[in-house]
Amino acid sequence: MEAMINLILQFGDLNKQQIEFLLSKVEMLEFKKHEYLSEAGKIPRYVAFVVEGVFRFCYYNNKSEEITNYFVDEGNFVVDNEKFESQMAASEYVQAVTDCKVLVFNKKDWDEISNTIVGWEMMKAKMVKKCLTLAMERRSPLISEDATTRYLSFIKAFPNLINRIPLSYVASYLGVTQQSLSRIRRSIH
Amino acid sequence: MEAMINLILQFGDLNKQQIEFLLSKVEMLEFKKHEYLSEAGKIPRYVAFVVEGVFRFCYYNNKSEEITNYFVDEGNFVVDNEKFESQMAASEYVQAVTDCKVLVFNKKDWDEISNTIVGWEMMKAKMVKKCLTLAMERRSPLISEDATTRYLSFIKAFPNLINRIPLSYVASYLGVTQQSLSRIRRSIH
DNA sequence: GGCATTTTTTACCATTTGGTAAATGTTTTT
DNA sequence: AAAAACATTTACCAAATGGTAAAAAATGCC
Repeated sequence: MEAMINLILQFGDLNKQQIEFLLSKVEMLEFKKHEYLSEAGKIPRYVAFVVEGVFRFCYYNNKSEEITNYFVDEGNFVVDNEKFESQMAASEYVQAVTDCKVLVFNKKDWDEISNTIVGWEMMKAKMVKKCLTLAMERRSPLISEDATTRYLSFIKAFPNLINRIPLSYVASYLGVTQQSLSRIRRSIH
Repeated sequence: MEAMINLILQFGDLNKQQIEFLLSKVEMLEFKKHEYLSEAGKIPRYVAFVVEGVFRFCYYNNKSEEITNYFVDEGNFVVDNEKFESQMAASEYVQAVTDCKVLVFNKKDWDEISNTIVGWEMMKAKMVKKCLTLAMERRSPLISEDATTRYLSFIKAFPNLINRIPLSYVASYLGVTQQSLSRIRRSIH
């Protein structure tokens, strides 16, 4: 819980009362590997903070290939923000890649927090901006570089992920087949 | 000017006084093709609204290849937002691809607007979120699809751009060489 | 521990893309 | 209009990546 509060406090100040209020709304949930935090076609139920484990965003393209869009690991919020806020059907899955422990807020409580804590909307906006900017910075180089460079920059961006997640997820994240990625890894070592 | 106000009003309400105040801070500038709205290594001076023309974000990668990151055309704001807000040196260029007319706000006036119009910060945050989300949606498919699909989706995303900008810019945006893109176009027609 | 399942590696060849260079086409300048 | 500069296409071959399949390795399950 402390890790979550520390993260939040980077985006604005909260007094003890406000922190207590936040924590009173939080619920601890567990997701087994392969379970979905939210699903394409369904309305996302939670904003989640990852205490333990790794999630990924993924979807199926028009060739029915499964594409991994992004990874979220410990110490970060994971949510399909746009669809959670608007309570519309998501277009992506958010899936546990490993067994996970998360702290969640449901929509009702999340809205109540907005209506209770002055400045919370602004803090949320800053957090979302930061996340999107980071995601963008990570994704942009994936377009212009060759596969080897993409793999190396993945390792830099997610240093403690490479041994915890299937290679096929990394491959689709990087935009190559897993056979190619396997070949690339051999040529590096 | 009306187009700009209409865009802004999608993200919150402003009364006539507030709109007048906004417009009192705006300045009309022109950029010739190839001129920079802001440059890598320099602090961005303006938030700009494109009245006429096309801009691109670009940078040089570690192989000194020029990479185009994004295009912005009429009716949209163009700004290196993160670096403009923080007044830090930008890492990308924002260059006029055609002759352009823009409405600009400088940093001093932009801050004054924040301090004057209640709710402006929130409106700004929403605008930024929308832009980043859109950019993300456009960029994500560029990773997992093949070059032909990427080119076709570019045409969909920027239908009236393809005849106004050099092919080489599109090529680097899509992550292929211009020779490959030229070949792809031939195979389509 | 051993079997079944999943994941990763390897091999093979087809296809796509990259790199170099030259030819053609277009725009800008004088 | 001609020359110069720039942009696009084409050609050729090399290199990288994709697709199919099978083997090897790792993991999960009873």
